[in-house]
Amino acid sequence: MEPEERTERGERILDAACELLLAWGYRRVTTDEIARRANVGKGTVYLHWKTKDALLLAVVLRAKSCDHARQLARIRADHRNILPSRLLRWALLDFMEDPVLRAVYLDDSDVLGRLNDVAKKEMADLVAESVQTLRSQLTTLRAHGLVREDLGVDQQMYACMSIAGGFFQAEALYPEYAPDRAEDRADVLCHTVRTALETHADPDPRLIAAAAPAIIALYQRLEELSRQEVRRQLRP
Amino acid sequence: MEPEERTERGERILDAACELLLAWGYRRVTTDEIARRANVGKGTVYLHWKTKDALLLAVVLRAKSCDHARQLARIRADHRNILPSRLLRWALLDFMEDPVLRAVYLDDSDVLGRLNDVAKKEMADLVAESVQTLRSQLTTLRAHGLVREDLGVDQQMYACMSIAGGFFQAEALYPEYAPDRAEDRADVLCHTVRTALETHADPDPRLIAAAAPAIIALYQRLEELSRQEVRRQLRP
DNA sequence: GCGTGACCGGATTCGAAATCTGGTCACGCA
DNA sequence: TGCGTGACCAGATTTCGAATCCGGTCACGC
Repeated sequence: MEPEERTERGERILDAACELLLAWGYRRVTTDEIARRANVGKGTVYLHWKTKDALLLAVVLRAKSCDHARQLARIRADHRNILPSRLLRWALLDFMEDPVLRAVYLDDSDVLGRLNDVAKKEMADLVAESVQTLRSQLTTLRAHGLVREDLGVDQQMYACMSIAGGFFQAEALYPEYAPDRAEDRADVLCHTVRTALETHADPDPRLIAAAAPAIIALYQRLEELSRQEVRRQLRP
Repeated sequence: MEPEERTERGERILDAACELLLAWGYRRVTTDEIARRANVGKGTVYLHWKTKDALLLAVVLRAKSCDHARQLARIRADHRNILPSRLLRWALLDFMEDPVLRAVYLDDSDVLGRLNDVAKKEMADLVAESVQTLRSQLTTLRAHGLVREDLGVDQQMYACMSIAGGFFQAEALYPEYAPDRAEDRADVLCHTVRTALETHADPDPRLIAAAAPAIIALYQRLEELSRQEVRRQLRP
């Protein structure tokens, strides 16, 4: 079979698995049903992934990888998106849009079941890398005068993670007090991060241009790493 | 029996229940054991509370009520604590200190079991009142020029709740990335809320003095309400 | 030689019996 | 006489073995 045909079949299986995972939740999903929906035999699923967990993990990692790709594309399209406030604004919008990302970030154990724990462990490296990326990003932006220096870098990272985490969770926790439109919620997050960390509401384009290449490189690396992580689930 | 002697016995039962709840979790706590630790017969417990749930709910409500009392005392002791950044700073410190509050805010179902759901329902009124209090507080502070008006009040409430929620959750979620000292974490929260909402880092004492009475009244009402809620669990 | 589904055994679920515990109340002690 | 108590009951929960299910394999066939 052609390699590209094989890849297409793999994607079809991933799509079926994703659909079922969201509709039924981890516990009720069976490899039989996934195979049936993808129009392949059960054994074929195991030609692509060694275990069911590897397959479902791939579903989650693919969602994360797609998100990273979108973020990178956005930075490339408009360099102002290197600012944490802008980037997290988009992250919240992506998160609200994609049910897989929602399930992962909200630890939705109805959907993910024990995949929660498995995924947390498997993604530990990727998360650590994301954190390092954020750290380098903040350091670079500080050096270019785009992020303030009234707090230490570590405190700013702690702030970023807590703030973002709060807005992400708020989606599930206080839906009644959140603004109706997703963009409005994202704008409040953007405002919060900007006032907490950044120097200007609309910074000098020359500063942005100077800082952009280094940060694009960071996110490019992260995007490659996450794509690699999806592939790593496949059989050799 | 003297009313005060009866009250003291009730407190002893509450103490025993609290101790057991934290040590064993809701599921393992029995009324027998609570009674034994409080040196009373099991029937006596039911002279104070109609059900086991009412008793354990009282444990949680007492913790909340104590917290409200502390907050009110702090505002009275230093009127600058009417600012959301200061108040939330203290809230985080209280939260980190008190295992009962931690369990409630983190939805720790190992400790609270199904009390989680019961408590959420019973405390709905109190929570709604807290939200209203925050709303009035922000409105008052805006009128006195202590809180900015670049966001709407509802957006500022959403921001406050999301930010606070994020820092509270971060305690449990990313302990490895949080600053070691509790005060440092609280300071980052304070910084975030201040820059997101407030006008001055160290506002004119006259503005504070002018806004304080109205806000003290708000928190006094909240404190009374929460004390009342604890009593409401008792048998008539 | 790639794809398949019947098949195997460990994991999960089910259900009935056994145990536990919230809540009551008749008793007894002050 | 009345407050405090613990034996008691019924319903909830746990237990544990039987029954079912499903992840993963592999011999077959296209």
